[in-house]
Amino acid sequence: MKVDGAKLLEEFRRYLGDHNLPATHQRLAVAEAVFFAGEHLSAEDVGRRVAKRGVAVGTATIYRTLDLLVRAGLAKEHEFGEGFKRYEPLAAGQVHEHCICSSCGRVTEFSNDRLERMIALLAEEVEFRPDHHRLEIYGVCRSCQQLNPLARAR
Amino acid sequence: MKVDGAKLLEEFRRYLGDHNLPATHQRLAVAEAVFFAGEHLSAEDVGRRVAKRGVAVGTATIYRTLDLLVRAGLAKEHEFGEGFKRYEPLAAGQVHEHCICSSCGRVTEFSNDRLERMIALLAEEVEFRPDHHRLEIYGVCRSCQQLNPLARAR
DNA sequence: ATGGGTGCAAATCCTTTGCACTCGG
DNA sequence: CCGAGTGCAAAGGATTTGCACCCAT
Repeated sequence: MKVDGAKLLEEFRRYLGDHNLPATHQRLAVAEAVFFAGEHLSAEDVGRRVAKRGVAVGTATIYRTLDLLVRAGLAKEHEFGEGFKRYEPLAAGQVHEHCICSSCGRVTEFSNDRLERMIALLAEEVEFRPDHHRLEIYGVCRSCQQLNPLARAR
Repeated sequence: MKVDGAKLLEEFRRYLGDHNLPATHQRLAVAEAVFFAGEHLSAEDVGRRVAKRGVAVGTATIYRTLDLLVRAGLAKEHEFGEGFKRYEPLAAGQVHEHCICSSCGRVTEFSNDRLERMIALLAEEVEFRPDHHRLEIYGVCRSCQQLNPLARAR
């Protein structure tokens, strides 16, 4: 999903200011790495990306900052069944779902209002007050289908 | 989701036989614990449950057997963001989704054919061949809403 | 200055693995 | 009998935490 990295970074600065939290260069470096990433990064990915830009940030700080981004509502945490978490930048109102290729791991996204409404409705039908959800579809992506037309998921 | 534990156990025995795998009492105890559980159990839960029935099964074996159940298609693995996995018995064709209470952790289930069809359709729209999916709705369950009408998720 | 932030390394937590021993078929 | 299964304890991998030192405000 396309997001405006610069705008998110701006919002993050405002968030830090509003909460009396210092805007350290480590925090900004981590935030930038996430906001300008075109994919879902793991904590390790973030570390590599940050290091590549010349700023070495300790592992603990990376995790602490990722947490901060999530709490600030600027990033979303994902668990794609790999044994570790991934993060993606999140512009307000950008609800979307993920298709994960069981063959190559590539993630394809899509969004659909009817789907969102139906999910909310179905939850309410079992007297549940929905806040947010996570939908992951596992299967075979376009390019893997071409490589191997018979590819089966799992 | 209601499942016939006895039938699943029967299927598991058949699976073991068909694959030339010994039906050890540890395997049967773990399978029984999962199949007759009314909820989604963690590996630790399974261990406790099995121990309570008098059979002490090593941790490694519990994990190995849970894996076996999943591969046999008789149990499903879940990751509800708690940092560990949970397992539930799975009768064939019993697709259903989960609502997880952010306040008490209780899991409510539901199923809806229209939803399933729509999910498959949307995936195909982005040229993805869906195999299975995972939908988790986070929010506040019925009883937590009553305890605290203003409860917000997260 | 000064309270929170950071890095490092140790600690946790869940899960997996190596290996000698045991058992189901 | 015998190869696969099991238990134990050690190993692993991701994430968290304790603590002395450092830096934005």
